Amino acid sequence: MTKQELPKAYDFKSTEQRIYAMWEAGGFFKPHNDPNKPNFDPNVKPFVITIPPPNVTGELHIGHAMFVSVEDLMIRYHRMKGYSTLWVPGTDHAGIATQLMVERDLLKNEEVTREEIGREEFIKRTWDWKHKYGGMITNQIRRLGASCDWDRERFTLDDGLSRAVREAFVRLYEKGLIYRGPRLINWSPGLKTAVSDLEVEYSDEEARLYYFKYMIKDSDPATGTSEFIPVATIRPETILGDTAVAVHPEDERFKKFIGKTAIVPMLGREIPVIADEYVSMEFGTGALKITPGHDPNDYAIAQRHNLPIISMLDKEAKVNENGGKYQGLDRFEARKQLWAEMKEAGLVIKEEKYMTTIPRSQRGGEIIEPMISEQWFVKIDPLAEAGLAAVKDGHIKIVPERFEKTYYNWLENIKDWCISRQLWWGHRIPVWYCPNHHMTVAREDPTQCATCGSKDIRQDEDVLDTWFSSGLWPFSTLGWPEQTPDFKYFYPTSYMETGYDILFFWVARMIMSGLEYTGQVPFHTVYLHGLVRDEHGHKMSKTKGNVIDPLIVMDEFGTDALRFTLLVGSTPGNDTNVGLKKVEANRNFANKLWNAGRFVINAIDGLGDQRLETNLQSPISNYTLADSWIWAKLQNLVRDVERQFQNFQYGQAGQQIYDFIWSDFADWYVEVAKGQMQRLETRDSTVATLARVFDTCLRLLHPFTPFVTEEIWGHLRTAILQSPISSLSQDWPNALIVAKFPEPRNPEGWEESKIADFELIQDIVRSIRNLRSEKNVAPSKKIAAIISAGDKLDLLTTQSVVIASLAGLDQSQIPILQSLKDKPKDSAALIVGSIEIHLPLAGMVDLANEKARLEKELKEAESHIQRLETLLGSDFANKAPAALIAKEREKLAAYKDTAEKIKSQLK
RNA sequence: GGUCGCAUAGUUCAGCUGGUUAGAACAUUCGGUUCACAUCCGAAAGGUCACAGGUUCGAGUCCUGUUGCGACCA
Repeated sequence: MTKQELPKAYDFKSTEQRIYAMWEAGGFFKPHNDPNKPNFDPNVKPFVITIPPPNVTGELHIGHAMFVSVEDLMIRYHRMKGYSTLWVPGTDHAGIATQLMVERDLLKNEEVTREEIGREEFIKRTWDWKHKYGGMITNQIRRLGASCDWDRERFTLDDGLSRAVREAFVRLYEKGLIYRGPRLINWSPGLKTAVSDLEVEYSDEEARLYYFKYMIKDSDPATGTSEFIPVATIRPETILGDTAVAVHPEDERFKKFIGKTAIVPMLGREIPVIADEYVSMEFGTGALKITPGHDPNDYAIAQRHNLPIISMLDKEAKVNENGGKYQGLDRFEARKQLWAEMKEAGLVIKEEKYMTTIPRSQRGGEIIEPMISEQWFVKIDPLAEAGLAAVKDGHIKIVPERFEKTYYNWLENIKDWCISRQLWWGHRIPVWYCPNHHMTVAREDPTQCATCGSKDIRQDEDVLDTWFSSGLWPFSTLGWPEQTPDFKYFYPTSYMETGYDILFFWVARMIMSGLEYTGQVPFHTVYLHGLVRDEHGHKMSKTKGNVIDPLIVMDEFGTDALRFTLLVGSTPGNDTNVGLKKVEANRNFANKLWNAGRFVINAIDGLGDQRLETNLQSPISNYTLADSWIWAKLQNLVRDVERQFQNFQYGQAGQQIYDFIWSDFADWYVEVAKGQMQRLETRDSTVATLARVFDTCLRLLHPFTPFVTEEIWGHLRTAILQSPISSLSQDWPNALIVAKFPEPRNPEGWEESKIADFELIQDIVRSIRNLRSEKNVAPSKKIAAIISAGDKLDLLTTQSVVIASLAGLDQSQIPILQSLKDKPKDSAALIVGSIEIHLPLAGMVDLANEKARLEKELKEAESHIQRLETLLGSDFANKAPAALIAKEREKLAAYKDTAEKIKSQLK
């Protein structure tokens, strides 16, 4: 048999692609229990996640890497647990973003606008674009190791999902939950479309506050003096759309004007002075100009007072025909000119700097203009109520819990959802109009008006908000509205995993949609991860130049390193800082794992071909102390990891696995194993233990770092199969991705004392190493030791080989005695608990130094004695749990013992 | 203005339902050509857990307040 030597370092570059292809070709990404297959068993529990669909023309960024890492972890864990696991991938058409991208490209390369080539041609071009670049993001997601079922990949604009959108729209319309009408909406003049409340961001900025005079008509005809109300505004151009001046009813300064008529500057239009309690007497001048056509608060006041509403801007935010001589001017140009002319007319009081909140477009950042516009809306209250109840009743759990409050708060104050967009790329609104002003709302494209039969019908020009279709994602991707086998088996899905930044945009809308259309929650758990920031906690941005490109990181350190960094560095719902240093450290971890694997595999290969006498089925019987220790620690780890996974504490779980592999397994057990393998009587069981423990580690770690674990596991499995211990791997599948995740088992009772015993050995070794280091004893130099073991005589005697090899002692020169009559001359003394170790370091022992060192240790021990005596003398002894008290008593006794030993050394 | 979060070693972060002497990684210092690994090994130094109260036998952890930072909503 020729054993292949593995390379000294893990080479992720030659591994990742090959492994991914193996998984995909092996069909491991598909649910093992498929409702479309003949041997389907409906009783097998499914575990399902639908991917938060990235923008089809987008490029992978660190946020994608985060969600893919977390979801793939969840998916791989459940797959290994035996669930019929499905992760549905797909992409989103991202209306505005994609349209802008294609428009920009057309302008750059062909110097044409979309208006010039027309709607039909433009949509064709956009599809071309999608076909050309749409695979990029999904290929990048593959690189991250995502184990999703690519045969079930969906796109929000494909036929099935478009049918779902139609169905949803028509149902809502038929229930009266969709309406069309002129309302005050957020208008993006640059994009020339309405946007929803969520797509507007507010930023605090320095603006100017303009004070001017609202002249009162015929204020004092007798004297001819003119009276005025001083008013302040941020946007003077909106004066052109004013339909009232409002003052507080109790305001002594302005009471007399209520009911009179004011004159709109420059236009001369007459408007009433009204009283409304909304006006704050303290703020500004205490009087308010009312522009219902361009301000939401003013709009509300106008509704109360039946004021007319004047729109004074067009779709490009230029002044329209209602602006008199200012018609045609851009909004900011109009502001300047109007103000200059008002100044000339003596209407200006003053201007001052002023901090205020400016509404800006989430995309592009231009100032959003509130405008009256005819749009489609979803009447959201009944949907919101159901969405609230689902979480309040516990049908949906949000992790971390605190976001439930945020969710409630948003849904309790929600306003109707403006779903129409003046775009071309998206789901066109399924409504047709005829010349007789009838509306036909239909699932299938109609040929005539449903009311009058007119053949002269035209479809609504607008498309739906992209989020309207992504809200259907958890069920539209599974075939809804058809009752497909997938939909029946996999819906409702299990987890929804995404960033907290789209809790409202997406999660809340999915919940509302799911409940409305399917009558069920779309998922039972929402897990929210935080945002990825740079290593100092700053938001990544191209302008700051602190963007971490996951593709470059993967090139440099490997996918596993990136994934592990994102997973272990984050806690649910909290932002996480990522720097390259961390990724590098985790690249090193992958390499550590690789080399631990090489060691284990070499050990297995070293067994040769002979048959084994050892009974592999009951490992405990002939265990050494180290074997027992690592096995007990491993079982603790498995239990901890299981608990952490149940609590969504993935980072913690990963950290514990990391610590176990590096600090327990590699640093200690492997070192002890080297010695054990040299003795025939322990050789076989040691190798078997190495193999068993390492196998469990790989399984535990696989959801975090799938590539390196799969690769080593494959080598491990091959090695075992060709070895005398091949029975170990008899029930292993042929790939780790579908191997069983380690099941926690209950302790058998022996574990604690074995762990304590080995930890004592560790303490002894560490303190000897420590002293050697302090005294500059060359690590290669074997030294002697005289050990007084007290009641640990048996333990230390059996472990003397371990102690000697790990601490660099000369095994032929370490007498271990129950007690020592005389203190050895010219030696340094170490006290570990009740054990004394004397290292005869002739010539290196400075008596004064030794005394100081021991005194320091004594002081420490005494401080503990003091602390524990105080503790045990307090109410603690009456009220704390008995086990805890006993533990502290033991500790006190141990410290007392140590102190005594040190004291006798000092004599 | 409302809601929520964060504050722990030089840096970045863990610390789950309160229970050892508060941990890790990186950085720092010292020493290492140990036959899996220098992408490594051994050792060291480094913290009044933001501040002030409270609950408790016991608080980094729970409560109240203060300060600072951040996010979301208005």
